[in-house]
Amino acid sequence: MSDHPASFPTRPPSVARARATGRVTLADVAHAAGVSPITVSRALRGERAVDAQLVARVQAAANKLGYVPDPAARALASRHSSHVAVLIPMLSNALFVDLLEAVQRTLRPAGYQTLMSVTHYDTGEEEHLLREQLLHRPAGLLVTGFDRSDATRALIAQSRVPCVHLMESAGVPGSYCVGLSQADAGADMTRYLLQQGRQRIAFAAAQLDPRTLQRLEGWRRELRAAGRYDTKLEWLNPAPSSIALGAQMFEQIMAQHPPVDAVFFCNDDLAQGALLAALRLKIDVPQRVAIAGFNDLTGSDQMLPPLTTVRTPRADIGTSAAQMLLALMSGKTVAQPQIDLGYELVVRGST
Amino acid sequence: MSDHPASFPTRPPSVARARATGRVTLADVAHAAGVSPITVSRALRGERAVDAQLVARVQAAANKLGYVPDPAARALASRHSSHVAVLIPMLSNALFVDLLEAVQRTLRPAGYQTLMSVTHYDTGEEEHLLREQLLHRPAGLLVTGFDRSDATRALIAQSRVPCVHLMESAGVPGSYCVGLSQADAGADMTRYLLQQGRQRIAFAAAQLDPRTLQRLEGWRRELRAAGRYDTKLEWLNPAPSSIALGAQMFEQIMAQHPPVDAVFFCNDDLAQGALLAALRLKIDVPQRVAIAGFNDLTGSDQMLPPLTTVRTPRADIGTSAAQMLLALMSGKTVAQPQIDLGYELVVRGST
DNA sequence: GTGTCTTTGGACAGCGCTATCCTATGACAA
DNA sequence: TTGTCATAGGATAGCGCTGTCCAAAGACAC
Repeated sequence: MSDHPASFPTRPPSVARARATGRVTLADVAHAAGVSPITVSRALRGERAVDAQLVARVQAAANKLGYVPDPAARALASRHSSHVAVLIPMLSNALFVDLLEAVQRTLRPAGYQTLMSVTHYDTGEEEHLLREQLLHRPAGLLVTGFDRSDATRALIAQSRVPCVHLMESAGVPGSYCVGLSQADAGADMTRYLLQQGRQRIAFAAAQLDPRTLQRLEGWRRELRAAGRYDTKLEWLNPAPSSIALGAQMFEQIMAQHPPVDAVFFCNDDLAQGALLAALRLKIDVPQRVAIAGFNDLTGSDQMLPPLTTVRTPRADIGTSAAQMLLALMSGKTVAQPQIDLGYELVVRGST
Repeated sequence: MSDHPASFPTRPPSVARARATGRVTLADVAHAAGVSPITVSRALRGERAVDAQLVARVQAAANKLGYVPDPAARALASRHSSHVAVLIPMLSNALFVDLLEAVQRTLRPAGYQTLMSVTHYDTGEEEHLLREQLLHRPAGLLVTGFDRSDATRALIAQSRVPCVHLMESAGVPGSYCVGLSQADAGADMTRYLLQQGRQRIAFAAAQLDPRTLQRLEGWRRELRAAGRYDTKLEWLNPAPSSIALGAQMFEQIMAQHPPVDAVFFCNDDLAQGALLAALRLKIDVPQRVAIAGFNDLTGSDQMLPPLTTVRTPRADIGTSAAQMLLALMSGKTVAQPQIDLGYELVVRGST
């Protein structure tokens, strides 16, 4: 390619320097292709009209030299990085792992790096993490739900970084989100249990994060409508959700009088723990008590009996949210800013 | 602080610009503190001797203005970012979630961002991801195990980025690693089962990643030493590990003749699936067959019967590896470059 | 032929920070 | 006194790229 003599003053190719730092720069490619650096930049980014032949020549030179743009320089000059910051509450909940995998699978081919931070369901920590992330001038933002501190909300708004909210379907007007109606899902499961003839349906929850509380509201709504609501049916434990905790809560619930004939757990890990506890205690499920979960995590279909649950399309949510973010980041307007991907009642042997 | 008139030419504070971009620069702090930008840089980094009073003045000004350094500019000028790239095989294995959490918890307070990439147990994908990560000039590298392509190894070496290997304890000389001897752990569990009087001990594995194969080697070693090795006892399935697959493999294994009286699964999720399948099939565990797992994942203690397994100190491994990396990144020499954090045989009801 | 507009390539000036060299100052010994 | 150092602050010049303006060239109507 060096047979295209530069007819204008370019910086010397500085092969020595490139070799020293192990990095091929725009200027090197420009020299090889016989054009100016800015033309290389434009040809490679497709940012502005460049002659097709020149583009080909530049790309050939770039490939030959193994040129890859420097993200730091790019971020500094353009004031935009190729990072997308993702704030999720927990990685130990398989739900968010599936979500994150889908997000990465969508963003990476588009040239975006995913920077994941775990908030531990703590709005203070979320604010701190977001502040840190914003320093890196992320190109986009994915956050979980709508429940956060005013300061965090203000940070997001002021940063003017495109932001998509995950897992919930009804946000403030003007916001972008992909998710499902947690309250409706909670209500649907409750209605199903009522239809099965269950009289006293307990709701057992841990962690008590916003989406769990929305499911709780759905449950309350249905029970009240059916005239079967009783405060004693609410079992709320702020500790982190786990199989062991589910077992423990189930034992407590079963010791109560008058007895319940169904327990709706806010997450499958709790319900799995309950099913195992029932086996241990020789409590017949679903005869004596029905058990339902939420999220359809791996293993729920393998339980004994298999667990009735609500399947949430978290992988689709991740993909869809990432696509929406890609559109926003490239300046497009999004036709449908709030997407509800629904859920599916999965009836199995435990009810 | 503006009562310290700049006696030398500084760039004007450009308050308007700062407000426009929402960013306070070094120059702004320099003007406020009445010193030069480079002094602010040094005072804040503690990079070179700066008068204590000046440091105090600079820090006060920085705090007052809310200055935070721009990572992109820093990376460009210094050729080092504050990123640490972490390459792990899978996020759906709880093992790596625990590892990653510990790593983040250690690195973030030290000012490093964790950039996580998932290789899906694919050396080709690992190479691709690493190449991408190296563009960002990471300050450090955490990779899983030692099994990778020569090209990847060369990339790591050439990049001269400090690198710590996770989860294995015996690496090539000169490398840094924190982990445990997977082979010894596999052998120990096997020896324990032999001591319990088990005659035909199957080894059932999925995914067949390097660490699984090391456990397999440990199992082989012990069985051969005891004169009880039989190829038919090896059940190797390259599919991803899961509870459902464990159940399926268990059914196959139990259909075999002559019958086995113990199954050592390479991971707890498989073993959990097997325990559930045994309940379904009414196969008495541990009477008729003993079941053992590996990693002591959450829920294993809740199974019926509770699962005998090997507890791996993955959180400690994450913390320890991150600390080693911090030392390497700050140029210190590490006293013990290869750390073995061991494991613990956890005997429960399933054996 | 002239004027106007569109297209396409380039020059220039930074983005915000740090590596490198340079200078002023004072401490100290000879 | 003079010279030699160590110390601490500053000037300068980029890091590698892109935003912004500018200019040349061709298209087209009149």
